Amino acid sequence: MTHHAAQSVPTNPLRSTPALPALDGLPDWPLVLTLPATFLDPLATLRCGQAFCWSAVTVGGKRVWRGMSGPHPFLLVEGEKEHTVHSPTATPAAAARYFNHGLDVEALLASFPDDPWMARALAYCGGMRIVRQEAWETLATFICSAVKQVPQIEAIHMDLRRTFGAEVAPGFHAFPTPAALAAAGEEALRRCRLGFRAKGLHGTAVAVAAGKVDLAALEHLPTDEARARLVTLPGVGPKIADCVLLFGYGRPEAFPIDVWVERILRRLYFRGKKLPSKERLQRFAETHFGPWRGHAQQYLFHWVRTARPPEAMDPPKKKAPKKKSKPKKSRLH
DNA sequence: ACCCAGGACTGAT
DNA sequence: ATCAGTCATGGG
Repeated sequence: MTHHAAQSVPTNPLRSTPALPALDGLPDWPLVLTLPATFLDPLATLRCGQAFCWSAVTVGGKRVWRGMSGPHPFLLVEGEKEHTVHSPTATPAAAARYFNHGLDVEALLASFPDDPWMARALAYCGGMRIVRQEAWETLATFICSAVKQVPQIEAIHMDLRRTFGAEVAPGFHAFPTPAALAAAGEEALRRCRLGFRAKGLHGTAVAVAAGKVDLAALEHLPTDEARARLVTLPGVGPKIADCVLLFGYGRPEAFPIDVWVERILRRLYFRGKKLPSKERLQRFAETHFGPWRGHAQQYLFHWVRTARPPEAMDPPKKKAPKKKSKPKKSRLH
């Protein structure tokens, strides 16, 4: 499986396609990056539950994605052979960094185990790439992700942008700074459907704004030490810390275990056996999936969550032995 | 009405 | 070290 899996971008009808509102014209922004279609599958990459600021529109029959990386607005125009990325402010280097351009895909695939589930996942979404997001935005967004579905995380994320973020271009709101969310107050955050997550988001915004955790400094720390710092923040546990390390700090060895990944491990890799503790699962992931296990995790996650292969799904829940199942047989003997 | 969702936290064994 | 309860909200 070490080849050809990611060379062709699969089109799978089972994947949900985002709504495509029509758009009259595009901003005339400079071209900053060209990506081969064999390298990047925009739908898989931007809808796989790693980034939440991207939306698709159609312009002249073309699918165009709009989103941001840090302070930079972006448009990604899909093409048959290549996609083009445009931005009014971003440098080519910034765009390339975000889209992980230059990633050695051959080496990535060669590092993966030759197991049937990885093959299935790569056949399904081999063109998915893990993008490099800004650390604070990633941290804040994944605090909001706890026990929420991907579309709801997107809604919350965009709500935070529109409500508290600066509009840097028409219709493009930057993600609010730690100071902005700290100043907003927990109650104002709670009004964006955050529920119990508002406390953690606000507490973390206050802590980061006060410099109690220096997010920029984590860039230079070993992954384990950076994780130890992240989990000191309110609302941040092991899973969210691993998401931040993987998506916001470019650590491919971070392996987030959420309910889907746990289900994948239980159903596909430990079938019939007792599922080890999270700690031991991390060690299994290290030995089985290798140094790029975070990427492997994301292929498996996106494949199973969107395609829902029956082998990976839990059997339909057994009806609770409700004693009241039937009117019973009519009494009288 | 019930179950689930890219969990974290608390207080019991 | 594990384990249930709890925390809000929206969708199926």
